[in-house]
Parts: sequence; structure tokens; C-alpha cells
Amino acid sequence: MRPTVNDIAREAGVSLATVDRVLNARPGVREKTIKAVNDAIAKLGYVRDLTAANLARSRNYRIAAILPDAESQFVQSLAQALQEAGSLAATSRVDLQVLRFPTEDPHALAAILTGLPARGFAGVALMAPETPVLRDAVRALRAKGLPVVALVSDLPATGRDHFIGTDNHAAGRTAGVLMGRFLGDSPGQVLVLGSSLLARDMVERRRGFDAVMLRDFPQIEVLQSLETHGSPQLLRQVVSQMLANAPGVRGIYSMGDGQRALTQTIEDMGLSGKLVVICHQLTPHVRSALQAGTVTAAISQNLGHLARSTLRVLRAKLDQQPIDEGQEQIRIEIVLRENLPDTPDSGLQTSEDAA
Amino acid sequence: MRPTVNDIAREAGVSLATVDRVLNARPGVREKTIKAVNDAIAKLGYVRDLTAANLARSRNYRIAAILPDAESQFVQSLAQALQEAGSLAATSRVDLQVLRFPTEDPHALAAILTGLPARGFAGVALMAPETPVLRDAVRALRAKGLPVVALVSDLPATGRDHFIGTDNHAAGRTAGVLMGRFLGDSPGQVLVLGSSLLARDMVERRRGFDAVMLRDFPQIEVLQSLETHGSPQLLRQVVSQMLANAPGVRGIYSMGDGQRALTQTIEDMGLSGKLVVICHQLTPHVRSALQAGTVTAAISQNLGHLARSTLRVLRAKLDQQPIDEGQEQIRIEIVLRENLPDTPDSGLQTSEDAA
DNA sequence: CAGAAAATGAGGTACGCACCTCAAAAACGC
DNA sequence: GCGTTTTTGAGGTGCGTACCTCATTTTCTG
Repeated sequence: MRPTVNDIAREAGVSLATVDRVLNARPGVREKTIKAVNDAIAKLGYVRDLTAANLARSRNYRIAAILPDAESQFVQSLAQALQEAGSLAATSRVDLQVLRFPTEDPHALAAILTGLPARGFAGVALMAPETPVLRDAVRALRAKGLPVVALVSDLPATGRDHFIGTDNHAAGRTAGVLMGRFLGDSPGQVLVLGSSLLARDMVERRRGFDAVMLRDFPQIEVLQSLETHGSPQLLRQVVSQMLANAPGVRGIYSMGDGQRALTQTIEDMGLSGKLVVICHQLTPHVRSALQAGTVTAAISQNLGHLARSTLRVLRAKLDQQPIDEGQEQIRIEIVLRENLPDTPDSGLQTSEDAA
Repeated sequence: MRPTVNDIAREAGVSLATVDRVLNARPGVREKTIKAVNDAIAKLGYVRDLTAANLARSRNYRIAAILPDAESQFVQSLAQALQEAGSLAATSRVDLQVLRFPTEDPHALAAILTGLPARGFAGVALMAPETPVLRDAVRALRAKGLPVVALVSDLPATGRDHFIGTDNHAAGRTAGVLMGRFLGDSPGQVLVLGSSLLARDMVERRRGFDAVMLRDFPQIEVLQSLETHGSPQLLRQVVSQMLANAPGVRGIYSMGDGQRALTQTIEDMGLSGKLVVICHQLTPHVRSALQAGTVTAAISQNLGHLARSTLRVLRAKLDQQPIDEGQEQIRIEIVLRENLPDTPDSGLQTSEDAA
């Protein structure tokens, strides 16, 4: 049987009330007594029963997940994954709300953040580009005691409590090896595409990709990256132009979104299966493109895991509990046609883990 | 506020005792009354607070994980991952014990299984080859109401409650694509190695591998698989002989354990980096071999996730709760040098997921 | 050493639920 | 309509903790 507060009281020779004062850091206890209680705790190996404690407190975890209001597949899928994880976690007193902010307006975002405590939120998960305004807003939140975790794209300067996402530099490197090895020994060129929604990710991926290509696959020439700014038309135009004019292009690395336009362009040009195409995120379009052979590999982070991890980490922070780093590390997944998971999840994204 | 049992009682116009009888399927309630209560539950959207319920029951989940007593790296790592997940889950009333059985003695295993209920175990996770004795023992357990999950290698004929592990056929296929693509267009031969601890896995992997190689990479000849029966000496001997005599061998697919002997043999022969080597499981040796370039890719299942998933699934079964299939699906991970996770976990295995 | 201040103890209530007992009410058989 | 069986209600106790009040004891101050 695990020891309880009563056991501690007996062991320390004090009353239950005193144990309670020590456990919950209430004032009015002598140093000496505090020590006696703590010794008893250590001796008995007491650990607070969190479920009972939460029951007594009738605690609930009101959490805000804040995402850009972009209509991108990725953000949509993430929002959905968060919603699902949230409703599943409702059993454990978690109340998650997904909020959106206008992508290009850091001040609006800051305003939302600032308003959170008044709205009763106790923790925040945030996916946003790092700006000075944002940094200050996050710091203010943390000063008020709200844990803040960065989602997908890190916010190191804000002093966020945790980052939940993959190592984008490593992801870029991984894409690099795959590209290099899949292309084989003969020379060729690689097209790199990137929207610029969250600059930090893209830059890191690109760096990792270039580093590997340069070092290990010198026979491949990596072309300058093409920014498509999330516009399918632009992407289509740029890609078809490049493919038509540069016969040496044998591979495409797509770092951002716009997978749908990309795969369609490739298929329209009859190049499906003739190029090595590597992209990020396993959206439904990428799924079918993998199956059709238009996309060779996808580098993805598991959104279900991401969402569940977010909730676990925020809850741990709110409970002042330690975090199981192993469990919260988001892996860089390589998805080929052959290891495409069937998707019992949302139908939007692969899944796994948790809780 | 979430509705409670009291709200149901009021809504249904019955007493708390009756609600309790209905909720816990106790006898002595008329059909009509049961319906009234259930209607109230549906109307209010009541969901039982599991943490409070478990507190009241002072429920604990005593679980046995049963593994072969093989000294293989894989089994050791799995045991460790289970232990760790177990001690972390101790906070949530989980008491996990890892038991071992003599690998080659199905009757001893059956005896252990049969003895479990008497020893107070309420759920079982089992990694073992499927034999008739085992099948009967598992069925007997399930008849007694103990949930049983199969670990790593499935036990379909036993009627186990759940299988926790990867789709080995898909894993073999994945290894196949990687091998084929990494080898490039020129012809060559591939060596396949397999111990035979858990026949089912190996067979499935082999089938998947062969299917892909045959269909997509006809220029590569896949040699007959070599059984090493877990003996490092035998493996070393077989491999060096093959490599010396068959100059066409450009790749090695190692389906089982004995990674250490394999990588050392390759390094001793000065072939590190000159062969495409794909193996299963990311043991410490494979990690360093990946870094050194001796191993090209590892197909792995995340043991931390596997362990956490095991506990979650068994707990869900014991609570008669539904399972989040998305979270419990064990992904087939492809690990290259570039996406080698740093291992905050056990140092023995990569990690991620689960709670 | 008296008086004030600080520390401690005793006890209760609550959280949401499980599980038990005993009496009262309702339904049933004949 | 009687006795019998079944169903229901009322109420209590406990799980392990939080949080509150009020009395009592101990310690400090001058």
C-alpha cells in the first residue's frame, strides 16, 4: 500500500493539518517542523496521489491552443488533431480551446495572448512566428504563471517552457540523404520549394538539406529555393516553367505546403514517378501522391502525437510535474509508400502514441 | 460543470442508490427504471469520472509482462522500457511486473500463465511464439476475465485482446524499398539474415521484403536467408564466408538480432560503408554502426512507445474503456544517421509518444 | 513572568464515486 | 386482500487529498 498523508503525520509525529501545511506550502510552520515532515515523506517514499488531489481541488485544465488562421492543410490538420486530443482528454479534466489569429498581424496575436488570463486560461500552446511583440506578450504570460509551449516552430527568445515539434535542421538533413541516395550516382539538379509561413522552420530545413547535399552528394546541384508564398497558382507556374526549361532537374524538395498544386503539376506534365519528390507533412494529398508514386517520400511529424504531447506537457507544467522527455520527443518520420500507416485517426494525418 | 451522479438521480427522478445500481450493473432494478436512468445519462451527457471512480474503488492495475529469457539486446531493451514505463505509471496505480520464461519451453510458459490469476494479476502482456499449449493457456486466462495483449509478435489464434507491435509484413516491404533504391540500378545480390526466435515476425518480414524486391527491383537477386539461431559465432562465420565468396553481394538485410556480430564482421573485412546494410531494431550497436556508416538504415519500432502503449491498452481493457487506435498504432520507423534521435530515454532505445 | 504572537492540533466539509445496510414502498401471486 | 417477493430510497462509510475554522499549546518579546 502506498503511504498517505496520515502515515506521514504519524511518522513525523505531527497532526494532519501540519502535514497539509507543509505539503501545500502554507505559512505558519517552523523550519524544524517542515524538516521533520519532509524527512518522514522521504523515509516513507510518499508521493502525492495526483488524481485524489485534483479531485479535491476540483481542478480543471483550461488550455488555449493558438494557431495562425491560414487555410493551409497543415494548420487545418493540426487544429483537428488538437481538437480530437482535447475531447479525448476531456475525461481528465482538460478543456482545450483552439483559437486563431490573423497570420500577418503580430499585434492582434499579442492582444489575444494578453487577454488569455482574464478569460480563465491556465496554459497556452502557440504556433506563431517569433516577433518582438510576441516575445513580450509571452514573457508577460509566463510572468503571470501561465506555462507556454511553442508548437511546430520554436520560440527560443520568448523563454517558452517547452518546444513541441521536430528538429527541423535534422529533418532537412534527413530529406537530404534520402534525396541523394534515391537519385543515385549520376549528376542532376534538385528544385527546392518553400512557402514562407514560418520562416524559422524553412530556414532550418534548408540549411540541413544543403549541408548534407554539399557534403555527401556533390554530383547533385541544388537550385536556389523558390518561394511560393502559399499561392498554388504561383507554385504551379514556377514549377512547370522550371521543369520545362531545366531538363537536368531530377528531384524536387518541397519544404512547405502547397503539396496539392505540386503533385498535380507533376502529374499533368506526365512526370509522375520520374522524379524523386520529397516533401514535408503527410496530408491527404501527399498520401495519395505517395500511393500513386508521384511523391517518393514524405518527412512528417505525427500530428496526433504532437497534439497529445502538447496536452501532456502543459498538464505536467500546471501540476509542477516532471516531463517524460522520451515520451515527448517528436520523431522525424520517414514515410514511403510501403510504410504508409492506415489512418484510423482523423483521416487527415498519421498517428500513434501517448498518454 | 460536468454532470454528476446526483444530477442523474434528480433528472431521472430516482434515488442515488438506484443510479448507482444501474451504473454498476447491480441487480434488482426494473427494466423501466434502467431505461429512465440511461435516458437521463444520455440527456445530460454524463460521463463517469474515472479518476474518482478508481479512487473510490482503490483500484490498482496489477499487470504482468512476460518475455522470453533470451539474452538478446532487443528483449533486454524491451524489458527495460517496460520497467521504466511501469515505474512512471506507478503514479496512476499501475503495478507492472516483468516475468521471464525459458525460451524453448512452452509448457513452462503455460504454467506461468495459468498461475497468474492466483498471484493477483489482472492483465497480461505477452511476447512469445504461438504454440498450441500457449493458445489454450491464453484462452483460459481470457475466460477468467484477464485481458491479454500480444507484444511484438502477434498471437491471432489465441484470441488475444490486442496486438501491440508493428505490421511486420509492411516493415519487410519498407526494408525492401530502401534496399532497392539505395542499391541503385546496377545489378547485385542481397544477403538476408534471420535468427528464428519468433518465427512469425521473421517470416512476415521476409515475405514483405521479397515481394517488393521481386516486383520493383528485378535486377537485384535476393539470396536464400541464412538462419543464425542467435549464435554470434555462426553469424560471423556465415557472413564472412558469403562476402568472401560472392563478390556480387552489395547489400545485407538483417531481420533478426546479432547486429553486433554483423557490424563487427563487416568492419573487420573493411567493408564498412561499401555495403547497403539494413537491419531491424535500433540497439546501441546499431546506433554507433549507423553513425560510423556501417549500417545504412535501421527499421525500428519505438520500444518506449511500445511499453507505454501496452500499459495504456491494458488499463483501458481493465476499465472497459475504448482504445484510441491512433495513439496505439506502433509506427514503422526508418532511422538513418541523419534522423538518429538523441536518446534521453534509456540510452538503449529511441523514444517518443505516449501516456 | 505576563502578554502577545506564532505554531500546532482537532475536527469538519468537500470532491465524485463505489459499496453496503436496512427499512419502506411497490408489484406480484393466488 | 393477504403474504411474499421485488424494487426503491435513505443514509452511511471510505478512497486520498484540499481547505477551512477554532481552540489550544508553544515560543517569543520585553
